[in-house]
Amino acid sequence: MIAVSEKNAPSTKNCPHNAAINCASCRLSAICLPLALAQDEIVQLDEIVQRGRPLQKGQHLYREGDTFTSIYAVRSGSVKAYSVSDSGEEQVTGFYLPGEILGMDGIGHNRYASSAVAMEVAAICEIPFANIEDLSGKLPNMQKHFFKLLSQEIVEDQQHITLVSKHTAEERIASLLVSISARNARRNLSPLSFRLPMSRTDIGNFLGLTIETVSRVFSRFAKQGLLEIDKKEVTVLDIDTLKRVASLGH
Amino acid sequence: MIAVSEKNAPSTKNCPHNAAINCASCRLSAICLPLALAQDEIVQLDEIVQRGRPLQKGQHLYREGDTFTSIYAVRSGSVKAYSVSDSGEEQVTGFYLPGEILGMDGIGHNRYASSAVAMEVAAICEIPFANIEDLSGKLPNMQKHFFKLLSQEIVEDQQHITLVSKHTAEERIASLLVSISARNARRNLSPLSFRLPMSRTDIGNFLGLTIETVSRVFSRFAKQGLLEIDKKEVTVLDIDTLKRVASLGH
DNA sequence: CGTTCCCTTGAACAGGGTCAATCAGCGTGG
DNA sequence: CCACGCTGATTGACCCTGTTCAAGGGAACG
Repeated sequence: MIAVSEKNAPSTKNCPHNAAINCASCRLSAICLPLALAQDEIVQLDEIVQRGRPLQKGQHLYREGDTFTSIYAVRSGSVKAYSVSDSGEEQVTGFYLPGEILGMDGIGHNRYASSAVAMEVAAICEIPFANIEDLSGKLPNMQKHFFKLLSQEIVEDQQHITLVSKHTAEERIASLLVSISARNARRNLSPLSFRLPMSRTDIGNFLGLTIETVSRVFSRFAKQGLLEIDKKEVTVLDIDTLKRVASLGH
Repeated sequence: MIAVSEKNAPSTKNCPHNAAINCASCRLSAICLPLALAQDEIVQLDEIVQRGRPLQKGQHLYREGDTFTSIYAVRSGSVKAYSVSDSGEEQVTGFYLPGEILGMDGIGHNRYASSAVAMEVAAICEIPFANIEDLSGKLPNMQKHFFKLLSQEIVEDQQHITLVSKHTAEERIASLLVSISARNARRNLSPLSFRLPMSRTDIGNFLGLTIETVSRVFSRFAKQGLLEIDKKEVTVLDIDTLKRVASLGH
């Protein structure tokens, strides 16, 4: 039932010494799905998680319209989700970093509402949704956690609506940078020096801006001494001002 | 346990002849919560629904930051949800018509992420979330339905992001009109002649436009013969063109 | 009957889009 | 090895959509 693609684990799935081969020992457990579960519950979650699905850059995890089967957790690398409207225009709906869950937009209509593609080499955990439903019926913690996850995504999407409908280009970009910085911090990475996994085009699409505007704002921020940016490599020099700009009234 | 505020129902809550006092006989049941439930399951849902909470225009159902306790279904009238950011700006996050569910943004952090206020006299069903979690643990249909509800709201929010970040003023307003028209049709009301329950200010805020632009676009649509509009009363004259404008590539 | 709220309309302005040119990296193939 | 084309990013000049500012109308309500 478990599709583990590891060679160096002749023992079994629950050996806590084999890092990253089960949830309990995964260094992301504190920010990923196991977050709300008790030890013995994590073991049950572990039973249904399918690991070892390394995607190359540009490979799709699923495509809009595919039958919904599973949700996914990013273990390493990064993933972009996007949907294409009837009229052919693309909308980037989210960037997913390690420890983050995607695919939940497929629950509603049994088909994914977006496509998910690796922005760089990425390891992914797959969790079949039927098993999650099953487990949620048995473990109240699991059910509660999933309700929360879904609800939080709603709140985040609504904040994003505010961002793109009421804020200036500078505020939107500052906001994205602050978000990525904070998410890096959660994973104990540097919040001030990191690599943007996505292209300018993706950033612009996500924020409702053109690529030119994105480029101009980055240049302006650099000129103002808020950050240094070389292609995708970012060094934040003045996080406070950046945060202030990100949450500017209007 | 049930807070029914009816006087003409001396019998009991499950009498199917007493319209609108239980879910099974409510004329909205086909589009509201009972939608996915079997007859005997609706009875169980009915047990936890609290009815008779008529709100006057301007009265709040809950406020941003309040402890999350319940989700709500609109029985009649209409409700607007909005949130206020740190910086004090308001964002209308949704309009809710009869048969629609609101309050689910509170699940994630045990506090409502938005405020909900009646845009006109409105009857509301309250469903304590603890009971829903309970029922969801027992009825797989209920759990599934709730996962779906939450997921669908995510998808709708993401479509709204596309709307406000990539579409013109005319497209946004056409889109809102088509949406309201369709939701009216679902309730067997006229899709071509209806009253907008919300103000121009609310429409503009919801769509990321100023009140002036909203007004101008309405005038333009009227001049083009797409609709007639007198204050809040709308008569759609050319729904096809309106739909075409609403889903215009960009 | 005056005040207020909501809406409409006009005129001027500006933020970001569009179009275009340039450049840097990078893999390919001659 | 270098020429070539391709993709992604940067920068400039101009323009357009929607905002801002301002004025005025009309319905509701005390």
